[in-house]
Amino acid sequence: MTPEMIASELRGELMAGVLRPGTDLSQVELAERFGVSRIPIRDALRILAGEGLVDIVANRGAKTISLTPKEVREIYDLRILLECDCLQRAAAAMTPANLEEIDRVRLKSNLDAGGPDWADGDWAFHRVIYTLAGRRRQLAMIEALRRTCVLFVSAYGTMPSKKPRWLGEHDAIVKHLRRGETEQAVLALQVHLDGAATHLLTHMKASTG
Amino acid sequence: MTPEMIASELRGELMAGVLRPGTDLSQVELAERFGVSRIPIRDALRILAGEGLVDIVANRGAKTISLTPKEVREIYDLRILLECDCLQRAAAAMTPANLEEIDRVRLKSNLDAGGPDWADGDWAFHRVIYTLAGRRRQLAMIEALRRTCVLFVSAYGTMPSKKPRWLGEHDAIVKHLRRGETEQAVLALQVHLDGAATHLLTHMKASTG
DNA sequence: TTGAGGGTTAATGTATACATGTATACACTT
DNA sequence: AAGTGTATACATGTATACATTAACCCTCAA
Repeated sequence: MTPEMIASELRGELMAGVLRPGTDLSQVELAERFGVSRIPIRDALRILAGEGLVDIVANRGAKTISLTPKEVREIYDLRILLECDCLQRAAAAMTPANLEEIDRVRLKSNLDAGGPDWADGDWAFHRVIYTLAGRRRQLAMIEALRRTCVLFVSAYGTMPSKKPRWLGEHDAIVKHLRRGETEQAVLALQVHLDGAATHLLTHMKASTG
Repeated sequence: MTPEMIASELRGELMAGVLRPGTDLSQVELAERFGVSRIPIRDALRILAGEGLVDIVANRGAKTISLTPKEVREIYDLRILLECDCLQRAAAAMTPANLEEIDRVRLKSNLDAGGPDWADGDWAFHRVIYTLAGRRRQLAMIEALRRTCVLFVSAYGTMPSKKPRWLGEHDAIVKHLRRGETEQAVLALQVHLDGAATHLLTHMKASTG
C-alpha cells in the first residue's frame, strides 16, 4: 500500500460519488482502514490536494473539495477553452485511421453510458481525440479539471436523464471531424460541454440552493 | 518552520534561479538546513510537486523540474490561451479607475525591470489586469504555469537584453485597453508572450543543445 | 575489456511515540 | 440568559528509530 495506491483508491471513490463533496478525511480512520500508519496517508492526501480534489488546512485536517456554482461554471469555461483548443490541434493532425479508431472508441463507450463506468467511457472517447494533439500538459490539465467535475456529477447523479443527448453530441462531433469541418466540430464540443455545465448547475442549485 | 514556509522558501529560490532546473533535493540536506526532521520537508516537497515545480519519484527522491524545449513551447501556448482569455474577460469589466490603477502598476513595475525583482514586477502588472476577470482558478493556473517559466527564465538570465521590447509591449497593451480596442490588446498580449517564448527557447537551445 | 553478479552504502519510506494545536463541553462571569 | 474562559479529549504535526529500496562499486568470469 504505497501513497500512490492509496491516493488512487480514494480518487476512485471520490469520482464514483462514494465520498461526497465536503467529506472530512480523518488520518486515523484512513490509516486503520488501509492498515498503514498515518505517514503514507498524509502523503496520499497531499497528492490528492495537488490534484485539486482535496483541501488541506494546517492543523484542521483534509476534506474533499466543495465547489460553489460559480466555481463549477469557471471550471467548465476552462475546460471549454482547453478542450476546444486541443480538438482543433488534434483535427489538424488527424488521419483516416485515427477517425476509425475514434469512432470505435465512441461506439464502445456508448455501452457504458448510463452505467457506473459512464464517466470512464466518456473520457475514453474525449481522450482518444485529444491525444492526437500531442499535448501532454494540456491533457493533464484537462483531466484534472474533468475529475473535479466528475466528483460533482457523480454526487448529483442526474446525467443519465439526458443520455441520448450526450451520445448524440458525441456522434455529431465525429461526423463533423469526418467531413473535415473542424470549426463545426469545435463548436459542437463547446455546446456539449456548455450543456453539461448547465445541466449540472441546474441540479446543484435545485438540490442545495 | 512549517511545511508551507519551507515550500515558500524553496519556491523563491527556484524562481530566482538559485536552484537550477534538474537539481536534486535531498531530504536529509534540507532537513539539516531548515533545522527540522525529514517529515515537514517531505510535506514541503509534496506541496511543490503539486504546484508542478518539483518532480517526486518514489524511492528515488525529488528534483526540480527540467523541461524540454517542446514542453516550454506547450506551456507558453497554454499561457497564451489562458491569459488572452483572461484579458478579454477583464477588458469587458474594466472601468476608468481600473485603467489608472493598471498604468500605475505598470510604471512601478518598470522600475524593477532588469533587476532581481523583475519577475515580480512583471507579474504584478499582468495580475492587476487579470484579477479584473474575477476568475480565481484561471488566475491560479496561469500563475502556476508562469512559475515554471520563470524558473527557466531565471536559469538562463537573458531577459534583460531585450528590456525595452518587453516594456514597450506592456505599454502597447495598456494603450489599446485605454482606447477600448480589446481585440488589439489581446493580440498584443499574444505577441508579448509568444516573443518571450521564442526568446527563451532560443537561449535554451543555444546553451544546452 | 566488458559484462554480470553481489555486497556495501546512503538515501528514501514507514512505524511508533511524543508534542502541539483545535474543538467541544461545562463552569463561570456579566 | 448570553457570552466568555477554561479544561479535557481528540486530531493533527513532528521527531526518532527502524525497514526497505536503489545506486554504486568491486569482484570475477567470459
